[in-house]
Amino acid sequence: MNNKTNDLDTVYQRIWEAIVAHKLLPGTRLKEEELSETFGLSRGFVRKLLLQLSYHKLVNLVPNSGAFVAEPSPEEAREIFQARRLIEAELVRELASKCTAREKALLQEHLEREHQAIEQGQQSLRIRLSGEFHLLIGKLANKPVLTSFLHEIIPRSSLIVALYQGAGARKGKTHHSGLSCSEHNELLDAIADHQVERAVQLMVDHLDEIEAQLQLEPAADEDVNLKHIFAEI
Amino acid sequence: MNNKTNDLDTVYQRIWEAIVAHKLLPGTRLKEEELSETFGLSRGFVRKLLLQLSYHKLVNLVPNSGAFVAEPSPEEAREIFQARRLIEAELVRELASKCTAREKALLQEHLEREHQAIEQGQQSLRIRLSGEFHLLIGKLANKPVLTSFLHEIIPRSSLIVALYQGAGARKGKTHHSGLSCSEHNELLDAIADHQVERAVQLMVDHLDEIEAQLQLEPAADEDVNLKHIFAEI
DNA sequence: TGTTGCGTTATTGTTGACAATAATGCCCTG
DNA sequence: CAGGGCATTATTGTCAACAATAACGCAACA
Repeated sequence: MNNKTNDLDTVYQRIWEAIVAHKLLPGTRLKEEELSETFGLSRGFVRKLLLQLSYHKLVNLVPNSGAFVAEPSPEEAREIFQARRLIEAELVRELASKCTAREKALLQEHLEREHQAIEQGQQSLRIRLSGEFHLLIGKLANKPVLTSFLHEIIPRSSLIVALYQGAGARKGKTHHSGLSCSEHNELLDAIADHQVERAVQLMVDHLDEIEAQLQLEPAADEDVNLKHIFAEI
Repeated sequence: MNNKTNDLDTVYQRIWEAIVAHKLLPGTRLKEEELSETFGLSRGFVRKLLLQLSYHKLVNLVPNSGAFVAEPSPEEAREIFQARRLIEAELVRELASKCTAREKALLQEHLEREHQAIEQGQQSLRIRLSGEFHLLIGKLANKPVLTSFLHEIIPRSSLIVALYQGAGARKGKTHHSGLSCSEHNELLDAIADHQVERAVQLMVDHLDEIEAQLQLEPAADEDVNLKHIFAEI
């Protein structure tokens, strides 16, 4: 058992990527012992891991029953994006007001990596970096509280996009990737130029854009697990 | 050991009240075994408890060192209130748009209890109820995500008020209590009457009012710190 | 044939003992 | 007497065995 808290984060990320890449479908049960063997962690650590995942609502922790990868409802999805618009507009407003050259450089550097991931077709890396761009804005805005909220919903956001993008991908996801990245670029320019209200508007539009690409009709899912529905947290 | 998850919540609340009532001063170390004996919980449960408290930033969990009751900085305090204004304005907007008679009744009922707590001088109960009023708004607005954010910062808010109100209480805290409650009343009326923008404004003003009563000068807490450092238990 | 009850198995929850680490105090030395 | 290193103690972190619980299959019966 070669585990420090370090490894725990690594495993967390691997599971996250598996969920977002649809290798682990919503509703899938994650058995403690199974994870324990797979990653060479003790059951205690697996427990912590599942707890963290459940805090971020990536898995559903049902007492005395098990952990299941989450299946965010369309309503949840909409509220997530509402919350993101609210919080990220504020963060962008803050950052655009006082963005320094150094901060601009950090954002640019990040966008560069994002761009590379797209070119090299590393889809799950790209998704992660895209989320981290938004987190970086929060961090640079120096608003730990609002940023911590983002930390909670951006992974969920990724799951939501993965879940609901399939139907809406008329133009293919490569298009979406490029779009997202170019929007990030535009946003960065506005922030660095201290065009506060324009930056805010770009962020809101960007999030609207992502949400609009989703297929959020409530009727879609039929055979949801009844266990989940009636399970009291 | 007579504990279910139920008890865990109870103990959580007792500790929360102790912190808010300044029976546990910021910086105080919470030893696992001590808590374990005090509340008749196993150390494992105490661990979970501390983890929860640390998620809500009421205690600071330092690896291999211990758990210490948190001491929010003035900057943190300001950001907390900024976040609350942002989120609660939105929640009020939602609720005021679609508040039913039943929801009005629930809010009124809650305010009634708040009023009783004030009259009977139950200070810590009053503080808790005041926080729960805000949470109730979020719940009735039917916005679980935003409300979960509130759940994270309202307890912290209470701690902040407890920490920084002392100096700002020129008019005494009974005044503040009454003020807060009457503001809640006004707010309720606006919500129930679907006066959306007025309700939003009242909420923002209400939060501003609370923040304004705090003594958040950064220099001030040096003095406070010394008191805490030399205070045994 | 469908369903209820029971026994078995699989999985999660809890605990107490042990390991790792940090805090404390002591002694030894310059 | 001050300071640094070592031994002791106190506290947190981890694990593995055990208990509690829920899922499952089977059989008996209507």
